Formats: sequence, structure tokens, C-alpha cells
Amino acid sequence: MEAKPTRNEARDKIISTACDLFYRQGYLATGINQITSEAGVAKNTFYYYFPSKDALCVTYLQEIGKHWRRLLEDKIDEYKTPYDRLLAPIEFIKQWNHKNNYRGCPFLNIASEITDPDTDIRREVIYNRNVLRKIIGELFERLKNSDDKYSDIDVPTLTDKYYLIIEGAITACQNYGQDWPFETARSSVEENLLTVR
Amino acid sequence: MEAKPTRNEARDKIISTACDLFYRQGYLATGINQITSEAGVAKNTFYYYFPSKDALCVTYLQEIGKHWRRLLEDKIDEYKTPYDRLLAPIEFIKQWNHKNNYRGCPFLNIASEITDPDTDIRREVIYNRNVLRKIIGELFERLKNSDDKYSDIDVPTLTDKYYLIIEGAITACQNYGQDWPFETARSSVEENLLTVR
Amino acid sequence: MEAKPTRNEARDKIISTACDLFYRQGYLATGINQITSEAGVAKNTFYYYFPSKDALCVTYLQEIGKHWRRLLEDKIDEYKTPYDRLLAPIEFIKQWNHKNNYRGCPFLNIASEITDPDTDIRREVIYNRNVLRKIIGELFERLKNSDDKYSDIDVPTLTDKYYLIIEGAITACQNYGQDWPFETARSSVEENLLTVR
Amino acid sequence: MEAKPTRNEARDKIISTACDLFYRQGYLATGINQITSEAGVAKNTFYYYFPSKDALCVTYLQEIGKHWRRLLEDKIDEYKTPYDRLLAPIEFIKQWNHKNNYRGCPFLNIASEITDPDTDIRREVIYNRNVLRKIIGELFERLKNSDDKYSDIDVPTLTDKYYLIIEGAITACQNYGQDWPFETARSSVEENLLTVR
DNA sequence: CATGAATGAGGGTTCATTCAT
DNA sequence: GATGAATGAACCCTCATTCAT
Repeated sequence: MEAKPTRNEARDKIISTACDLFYRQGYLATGINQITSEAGVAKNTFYYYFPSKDALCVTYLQEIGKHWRRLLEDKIDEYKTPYDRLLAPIEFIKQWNHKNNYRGCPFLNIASEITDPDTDIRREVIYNRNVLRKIIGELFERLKNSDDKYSDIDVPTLTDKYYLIIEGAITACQNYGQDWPFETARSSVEENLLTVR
Repeated sequence: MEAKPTRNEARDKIISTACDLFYRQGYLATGINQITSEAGVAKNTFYYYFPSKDALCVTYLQEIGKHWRRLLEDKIDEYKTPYDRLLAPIEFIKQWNHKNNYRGCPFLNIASEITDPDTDIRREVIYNRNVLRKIIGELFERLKNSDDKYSDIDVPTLTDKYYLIIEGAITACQNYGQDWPFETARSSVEENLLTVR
Repeated sequence: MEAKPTRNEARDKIISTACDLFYRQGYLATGINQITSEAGVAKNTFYYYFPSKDALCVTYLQEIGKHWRRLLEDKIDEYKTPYDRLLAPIEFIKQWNHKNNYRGCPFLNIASEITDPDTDIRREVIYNRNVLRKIIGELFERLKNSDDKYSDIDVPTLTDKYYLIIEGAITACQNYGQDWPFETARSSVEENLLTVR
Repeated sequence: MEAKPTRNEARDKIISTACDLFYRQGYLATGINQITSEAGVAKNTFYYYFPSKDALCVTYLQEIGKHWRRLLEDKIDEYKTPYDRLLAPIEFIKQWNHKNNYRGCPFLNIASEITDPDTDIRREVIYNRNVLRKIIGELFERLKNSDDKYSDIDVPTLTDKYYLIIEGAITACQNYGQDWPFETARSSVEENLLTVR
């Protein structure tokens, strides 16, 4: 006998379609009509699974956030030394943007569209950023513990600085449609944050 | 005889209203109806002066860009030494965001909404960023020429690094609704970019 | 030269169509789509003239209220003696209902649909009822002053009693789809309110 | 062994929820979604028990009709003399409206929403009104037989007149959101219908 | 210069209902 | 008996834009 057919096929299709459209076109520029028609489901099938467009947006951010984190951690694990691993996030986000036509960060873009900070959508953005900062902090921590040369670094401070540089690179890359901001970011980290005097 | 009445009073009102609304609510979330009604002009008065909403957006970015640049240069001129002047942009943008409820940068926000890079709107964003980078470059240049201590700095590289840090601080400040990213940015510039070894 | 062409032709058509449909089908059962399509105007022409469906409803009640009052007063003026004039409202409303397929009173029907009493719609209903009661009161007053036989009647009390009987006749006529409640109402007024002991 | 669990628990919950919502919000303004969700049953559980929303409405009217009749007869039985019993309906309906925020009569309200007289819903309304009139007729009959003073009254005529006054009071009370119409109704009955000359 | 009037297309959301299981 | 899933049609309303005057 067959295993149960995939549950929530329609729901999954809605989410994946939304992930694509929200990221490529923006949240406000994408209508429910387009999502459902491209997902191949009736409009009300959408409202069966989601109470509102905003709720779908939250789900979209959660889904893309999980995906993004998995890819980021995979990329980090491609490297062995704590030093290389620390630089992996820059490499990862560079490649992400390159692949996605320099569309920038799904979370930052949404935050530009949804101006009210007191919303679940905006809270999801902050959550994602905290994840990123936590990962960076752990990478610094491991570097500090692995090499006497870095035993004196101030991890929280470096984490914040690194985080700012990444945010800046994402934004600059998106605006210029070029990769160089990530090269600059890497130089900045290597030469200015990690060079012990 | 009377002096000619102020020309383009209606046009000016439209622009100033748009500046306010586009920045506070976002571009897509702001309709022509709201702009004209809040500006107190007829809807067709708008279409007399602007061929489209997009065209108004370009004008909006130009106007706010000029305004922004003037304020930035004024802030720089508040400081005397090249060193302090170099840090002025961070201070200025910090205050701007603080005053504007952490709404972030008008240009970056628009770029998140308008996904097509091949538009006048997006080109206006790039122009503004080039202005910022040029100003930063000049500030570095002057620092280099004014103090032997900095005579060896690589201005273009430092400019890009500084620029990234500012972009990152703007974004982080917007997302967290807090001022600390600008303090971090300042530390990053002072301790990591300007500390000669 | 021609007189200015009729202004607001579209608006008038919308109102007259709404008057018809709201009365015949009910307020909630009538959609904007149907109104505009039957009025032969674009949907947005409606929103050019009215901020909302509720606002149209208020206008509808005002228009039908004016019309209704004019017809009522015309009917009253068909009669000469104060006694006959006093009975005219019953006659008028009976004929109105007969002509309108016993659809009842536009105002009372709306009040059954719009449950929130704190709305402009409901206030319009009350206004109409106050008009009716005022007219009845004046008819009683005139009867009292015209005939010694009625010199002792208590006008306000009789007005309220008369008003209740009319409301009841309207409702009963609507439910049964028959004219007899108005005959009963007339008997009630003649035999029980106007028969001096 | 356990007694059989209460049959049709879900059905009962649907009906009681509908009774509440249809009366408070109106029939058209209340959706199946709201009913099922507030009743805590699946939407299709509704369609298992009722073929349509209209059918539920009929059941609603029957249920509230039975309830209403029971309460009315209880109120009548609170009084001993035929005279007092005759006035009990007015008192009862006054209290009903007072308790229910002057929402008026469930039957009359429905009849305002459902314009087609040739429906089960509308027939249910008529049935309820016939019940009311029959009860009033019986009260008059008993009064007539119990007291020589009233031995000559014309019961059918008085019944219709009484009935109209009650309908009017219900409507007036609903529109004005006040109790006075029932006081007026009582006066009307006592002073004008029951005062033998 | 400026306005009132009008528009087609689409916004997000809810309607009562039905299907297969 | 009861459920999860899905639907087409319609809801009220707003979008950016254009016409004639």
C-alpha cells in the first residue's frame, strides 16, 4: 500500500511561490492573485491556510530564514580552520546575492516595505539578525580559543563590527549590482578586525 | 506692481508631501490619492507637473538627496579638524535616524521596493551613494594631507571600508530601532581604520 | 445658448438605482457591483461621489426620506377637514405599501439590517421617525383647535399612540402582504383615539 | 453502562450559536464561518446537519419561536386576573427588548432582510405572528367570559388592534432604544381598547 | 494652469457550498 | 458522523491614470 500522499501540497506550493515572488518582486508589489495563480491553487485555498497576506509573509520569512541558516551553516562547515570559518559568512552571502541577481537580503527588503516596527513581520527580521549575530559570535569565540594570537580579542565588540560590515556589504552589493562590496568586507575583516598589533 | 506670485506652489507642495509620505510610509504604500489630498491639490494638478508616480519618485529622491547632502555638509563643517570632520557623517546619519524614528535611509528603502535595477529610480539611488562616497573620500584625502601620521593611508580602500560600515550602521539601526550601531561604526572607524600601526 | 447640461448625471443615476435596489432587495443583499452596473457607470465613479457604501446608504435614506415626506404632505393636502387630514397618513402609507409589493418601510428595514445604533444610518432612521411624529402632532393640534369636540384632547399622548399604530400597521402589512392592517389602524384611530366619551 | 451521550451535541451548539449571532448581528451579516468557529465545530459538520444557511435560519426561527412562546406564556401565568394577563404580553416584550439592547424582534428583523415573501423563512415569521395573535385572542376571550363588564367586546377586532399596537411598540422601541413605547402601548390598550363606554 | 469627472484593473478578503475520505 | 481540503463568485474598496473642458 502507498504511503499517505504528501500532505499540504497546496500549502507548500503557496509558500514556495511566495518565497520566490516576495523576494524577486517585493512584498507589496506581489498580490495574492499572482501568488495563487502561479501556485496553481484557488485564491481561497490560500485563505484556508493563511489568515492574511501578512501571516503568509511571516511564514515566508520563517521559511526563508530556516533555509538561509542551513545554507550558511553548510558553507561554514566547508571550511576547517576557525579563521576560514569566520570568513565563510561573507563568502556565503556574496554567492547568495550573486545567484539572486543582487536582490539583497529578503529580510532587509521586507523591513524597508513594512514601516511599522511593531509587527510580527518586523520581529521576524530582528530574529533573523540575531541569529546571524549569534553565529558570528560563535565563530569569533572559537577563533579566540583556538589560537593564542587571538586570545585577547573582545568577541562581542568584534561581532558587532563584523555584523555591521556584512550588513553594509549586502546593501552596497544590492545597490551597485556588483560583488566588490564583499571583497571590501573581507579585507576589512581580515586587515582591520583580525590583524593583531 | 506685485512680484510674480511664487511659481509652482502646487508642485512644491506635492513634492514636500511626497517626501514626507514616501519616507514614512514607503513608496508603494503611498497612493497618489493620499499625496494630492494631503497636499491640498487636485489629482490632475499632480499629473500636470509629473508624468507618473515614478517620475515623482525620482524628483523626491533628488530633492531629499539635495537636502540630505546640505545637512551632511553642514554637519561636517561644524567640526574643525580633519579627523573630527571624517567622523561627522556617522554622527549626522545617527542623528537623522534618531529624529526620523529609525526609518533608515530613504534611498535604500526605495531600492528595496523597486526591484528593477534598470530604472531612473534605482539610478538615483546609486547617484546618491556615489555622492556619499565622494564626500567620504575627500574627507580622507584631507586627513591624509593634513597630518604626517596619515600620509600613507590608502584613501580609496579606506573610503570603501568606511562606506560599508556606514551602510551597515544605517541598516542595523533601522532594524533594531536603536542608536548603538552608530557607536559601533564610530569605534570601527576610529580603532580599526584610523589606527596606524 | 444651452443651459448647463445636467450636473452629476452619474451621481443621480447611482442614487436612484440605489434607492430602488436597497429598498427592493435590502441593503446588505445589494452590492456595489450591482448598483454601478445597473446604473451604467464604472465602479469607481461610485467611489468618486461616495466615500463608502454606508455613505451612499445615508444619502439613500435622506433622498427617500425627502421624497416620502413630500408624498405624505401631498396626500394630506388632498383632504380638507382636519379629521380627514389626520387619517391621511394611514391612507398614504397603505397605498405606498400596496404599490411596493408590501416591502414595508425603507427606514425600518434598514434599521433591522444595521444593528449598531450608533451610526449615521440609524440616526437617519430616527430623524425620519421624528418627522413623521411631528407631522402627526401638527395634525392633532389642528384638529383640537378646529372643533370644540376635540378641545380637550391630549395631543402628545395621542400622537404617540397614533404613531405606534402606524408602525404596527406597516410591520403587519409587510409580514402578511395584505392591506387589512391599515384598515385596522384606521378603525383603531377613529374608534378608540378620536371617539370622545 | 453509560447512558448514550447527548445526541446532536454539535447540532445544538450550532443552533444556539446561530440564535445568538443571527439576532445580534443580523442574518446576512453573519457568516457560516463565524457560526461554525464560534460553535467550535467543523464547517462541514454544519452542512451535515443543515442543507443550507437558509435552512438553519428556519430552524433558528423555530427554536427562538418556541423559546419566545414559552417565556411569553410563563410571563402571562405570573398574573392571575384576566385583565392583568391581557397586559402581560406588553410587559414581556418590553422586558425582552430591554434585556436584548433594544434589538427588536428576531422575526421582524429577519423579514426585513429576506425580501422574498415566498420562502420558508418568511412563512416562519407569519407563523410566529399568528401564534402571538392567537394568544392575544385567547386572553381577550377569557376576559370577555370572566367579567360582565367586558361581555360585549368584539374579540377579533380587539385582537387585531392590540396586535398592531404591540408591533408598533416593538418597532418604536428598537429604533429609539427606549422603553417608552411599551408604556404608550399599555396606556393605549388600557385606556382606548379596554375602557367600555 | 487647473479642475471635475470618469475609468479598467486589481487590491485583500469573505461568501455559501461541495468534494473525497 | 465528521473531517480537512478546496472552490468560484462576490465582497467593498483603491490603484495609477486619462479625458474633456
